[in-house]
Amino acid sequence: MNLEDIARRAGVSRSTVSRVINNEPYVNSKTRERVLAIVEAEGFTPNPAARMLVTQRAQVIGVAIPRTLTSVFEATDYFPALLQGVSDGAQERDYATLLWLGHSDQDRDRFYGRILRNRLMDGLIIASATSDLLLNPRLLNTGAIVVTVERPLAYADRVSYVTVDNIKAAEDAVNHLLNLGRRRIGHITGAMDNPDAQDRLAGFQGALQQVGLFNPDLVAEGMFTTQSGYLGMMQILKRGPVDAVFAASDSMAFGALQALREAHLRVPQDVALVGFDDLPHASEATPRLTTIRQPIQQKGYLATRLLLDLIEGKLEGPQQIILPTQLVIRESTGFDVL
Amino acid sequence: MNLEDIARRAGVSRSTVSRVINNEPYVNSKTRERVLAIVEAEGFTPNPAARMLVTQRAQVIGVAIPRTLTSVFEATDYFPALLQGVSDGAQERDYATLLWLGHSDQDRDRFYGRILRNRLMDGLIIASATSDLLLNPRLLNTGAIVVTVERPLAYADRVSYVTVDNIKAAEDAVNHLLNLGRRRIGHITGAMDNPDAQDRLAGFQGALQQVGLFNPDLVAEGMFTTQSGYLGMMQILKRGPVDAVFAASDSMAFGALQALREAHLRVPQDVALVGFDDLPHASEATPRLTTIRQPIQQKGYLATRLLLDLIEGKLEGPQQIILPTQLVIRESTGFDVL
DNA sequence: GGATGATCTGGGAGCGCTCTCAGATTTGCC
DNA sequence: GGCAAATCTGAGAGCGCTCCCAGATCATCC
Repeated sequence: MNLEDIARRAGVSRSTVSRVINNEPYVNSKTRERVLAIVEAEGFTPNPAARMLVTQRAQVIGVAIPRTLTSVFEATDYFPALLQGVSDGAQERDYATLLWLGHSDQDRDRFYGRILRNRLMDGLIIASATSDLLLNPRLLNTGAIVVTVERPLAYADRVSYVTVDNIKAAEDAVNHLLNLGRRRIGHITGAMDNPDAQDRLAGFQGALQQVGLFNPDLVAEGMFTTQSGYLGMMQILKRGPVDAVFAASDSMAFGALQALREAHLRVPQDVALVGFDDLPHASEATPRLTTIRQPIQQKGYLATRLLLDLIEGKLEGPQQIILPTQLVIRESTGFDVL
Repeated sequence: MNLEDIARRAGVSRSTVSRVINNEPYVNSKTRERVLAIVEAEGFTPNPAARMLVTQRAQVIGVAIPRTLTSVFEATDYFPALLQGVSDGAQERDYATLLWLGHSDQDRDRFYGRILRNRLMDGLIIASATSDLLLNPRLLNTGAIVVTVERPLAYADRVSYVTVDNIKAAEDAVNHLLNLGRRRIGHITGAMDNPDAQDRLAGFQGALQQVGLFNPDLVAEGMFTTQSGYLGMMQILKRGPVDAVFAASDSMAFGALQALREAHLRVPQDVALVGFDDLPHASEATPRLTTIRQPIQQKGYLATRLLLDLIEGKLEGPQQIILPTQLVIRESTGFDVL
């Protein structure tokens, strides 16, 4: 079943059917209806490969999530929410979503080669600007349209991205703890090659330095995983007493919670704890976790819309979107807003 | 840059380049090397749309995850692990993975029409055989190649699938609890239109009936989410005392844990608790959760390999793969194997 | 009524590949 | 050496669509 078949049944030409399918003007309304009826009846949809071949458009976007540092999905609930947003955004505009979860360089090369160069995808969402594994000159020079969901470490002037104000968010967390009277505040960072992690540390450090309370001994490097949160907390406890900790992700806060429990420190009485993300688990933990809520799913959704606007020429050049975050105060810092 | 360009540079014909690219025999080894060198140098990869158009093959598989009952990714860590397996399996055989996370019927129709009929995908993994939203005669009659990762509710004789022996797994859980001396054992089911949930209930019921201890009052219907686990546990507690509970997923076990805590019941002293899945969180909870480990990622991986074998004609007709599960005993049933 | 423009329709070319077929060259063997 | 088979190569057709151009039809206005 192809255009020609429909045309024959409708007593018109291939071209006319094509015009109807693509909703172009200059088709007699009677003819249009007749063709549409047959298209409907036959359940006809144009062959995407043929269309792709001539238009050089695939109606497909890619989402790339590198898996170098951590096993993406075991580590955190962050990526699933993001994927949901991307999928919604793409579906809304009738694009399909191609998923790439790569680890090896070989995977990456295949991805570049087979998929990007040949326009199997019209554009790409990169879900972790961590390192230059994906976001590098080689990619950018292909002219590929790319949107990242973090502030890129490099090429920030050439790349479009959607992110949150991590610096301000971290400041909010610290100021909340300061307002509670906490003075020895620790921080478990995310993976430090990640821009989000860097910005959260910068915000943390800045806010404490402003009041002369920054102590580098109370900062431990994590990598966003629960496990690393546990280890980071242990490390901080070894270095000196703390009365509060800001973890750069909820997953790490859960790990920290475990470590504090094992050290027989009460949360929030002895140590107040703030996370980041507001994952579903955060409000279910014991104690329920104070955290910075960031609109993860919306980030994916808006990044996708931005990407499609760039693809379709509705927007130009690098665009940056900064979304707001929100401090959600729960039991782990001593207040229960419910 | 296309076949013809490469051919010109190599002083051969389009056909010969095509043969080299596709690794076909009957090409002089000298010629092959020369062509290969130029392909390499130019970074040439054949246009997938053109190839797709003539071969009717896309080198793309789809993963469909319906989102009717629950918001897939917020509810459970199950799907991410599955996706990882699927992605690995596809990548290994040089296939791309198209992701479909649909909610509405309209989404579904678009999916059927645009994507399936026109072979934008060569085959499909259905990640929740729940209801007939996706797996229905309309789909099967298109001749689409489908593999599900649950035992299908209907058409089980026509569909290939990869699953675990949920009945036996549930029996294992119950027998473990019985061996610990527990006698009043409750169950929080998964979403009851899901075959996994049905089989787990069947196994639970069967094992208890065998020893004359089955009590329907102690069964509450959940839907795999943490929230529903919490509510299910509340409901069971209202109906009568229990000394053990088997939850059909870890997520629900976490919810149940919360409810038990609020009821001032100790786990495992007052109530022993068994989950299902062995998610990463299970071993991090307090107390660490006894659970049935099922190889989720491997399920996705094997389903994908099976799908590709079916697509490529290496295997025939409906194939079923049943993977083993494993009872992992931890603190929540009173033993700590570590 | 005829020139002008807007509206509508069909045919041809071509996107970049694979596949079939036929022809050219080499090899094997009596 | 000669004949058959195996090996190698190129040209042509065609996958199903879009896009361009040319021609046909219709309405508009002096």
